[in-house]
Amino acid sequence: MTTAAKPYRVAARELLRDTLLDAARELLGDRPWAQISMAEVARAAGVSRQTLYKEFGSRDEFAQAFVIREGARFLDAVERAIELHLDDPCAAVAAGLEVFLSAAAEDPLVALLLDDDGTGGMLPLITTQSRPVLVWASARLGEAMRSGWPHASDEDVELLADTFVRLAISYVTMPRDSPAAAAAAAAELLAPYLERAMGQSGT
Amino acid sequence: MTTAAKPYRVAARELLRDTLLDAARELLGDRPWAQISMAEVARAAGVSRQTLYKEFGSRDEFAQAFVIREGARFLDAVERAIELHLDDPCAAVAAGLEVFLSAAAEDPLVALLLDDDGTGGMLPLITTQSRPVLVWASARLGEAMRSGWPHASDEDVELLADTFVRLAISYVTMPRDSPAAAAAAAAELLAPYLERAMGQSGT
DNA sequence: TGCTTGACAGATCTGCTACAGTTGTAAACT
DNA sequence: AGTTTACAACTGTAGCAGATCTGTCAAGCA
Repeated sequence: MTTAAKPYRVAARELLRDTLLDAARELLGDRPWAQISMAEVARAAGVSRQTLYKEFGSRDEFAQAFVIREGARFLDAVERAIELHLDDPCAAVAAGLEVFLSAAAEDPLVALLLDDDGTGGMLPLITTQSRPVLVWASARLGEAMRSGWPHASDEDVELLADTFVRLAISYVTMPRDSPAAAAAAAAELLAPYLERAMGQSGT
Repeated sequence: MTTAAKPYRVAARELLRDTLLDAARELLGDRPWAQISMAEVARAAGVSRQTLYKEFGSRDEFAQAFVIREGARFLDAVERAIELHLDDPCAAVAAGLEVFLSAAAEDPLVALLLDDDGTGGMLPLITTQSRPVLVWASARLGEAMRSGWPHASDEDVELLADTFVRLAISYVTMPRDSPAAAAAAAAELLAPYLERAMGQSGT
């Protein structure tokens, strides 16, 4: 019991968070974020407003968590794409970026997010105030790369992940010709670096 | 006379544009862009409002031109830095990016621009609606690189310039530790590509 | 001809008021 | 634990009058 007590509380916590964030996503289907109150989110999740505030400190933190959670869906796909090309880092980066850009281009939530200019929207969270998202995504991606290519240096991985995320955000907010073209271009640019850093330099 | 007539008109046009854009910059010293009217800009430049509208089609186009003109100041410095390292493309990129980021970090106008969240500000012009700025800066930078490193392929130059600009914007809107660190990191990442593309591969 | 001036409709912004709603926190309740 | 209820402070809304601004005219002046 005591050993199972903690996992349960963790699971319950995650369930709560997921339920709330899912409710927010549903509400975002027909209203911009600025016009959705915390009370609505709580009600849609079948939870009291205070439980929401207890879990996420404030409205802004909730928005932050939401963006990161949605980003996690994309990042999952990216990591999967990378794991399919562990033998070829260059192809891995190209595939990962293309998966990400394609998914983002099709996602209606991303579209909503991007023309959500005014204050109170979520757009600043991926432009001017995107540090949390950047460090989170970069860390998560770096982790995946590190485990996939163990003999790459930490500095190389960190730099690569950071740049990958920055370019991904850049391509989403100001698209190039097509997701595939953008991914191919970025991959071509990174290829020489990847060969040097990730290649069989472990000798 | 006939030969000098055209250059004069061009010069007069540029003088007019410069005067207007300079007036706008001065006004931006103590007020955000959203609170500056076209009439004020014209008056500050000693020109009628209609002349302003004749030269720049609309308020938005004027803002666009302003951002590009200010960006040109930075880009001049970047090109100068690059020209000092024509023998070493990697050092050139590092120096160029560092010059840009340092100048941007110190410039009060950039600071104003970055916390200018609301609609009507100029911030979208370098985030979600930055295509014009991006293509302009990328083209100008590509031109400089092409003349500095003639035996680099057009594709390489274009890709490099595009990525340079995207990363520069990214570092400005979400800074890394320091301008120097960001420039060094990006340069390190691009180094292998540069060596392959810009190096003495003309053989 | 090139620039300025004056005028214009339509839209937008201001200031103001009052009122409803929301945020964030703290209590008491189950 | 999680839910309710309550609360002060802040923020958004609605209405409305008036000013201001945008974008585009035609007329006037060098």
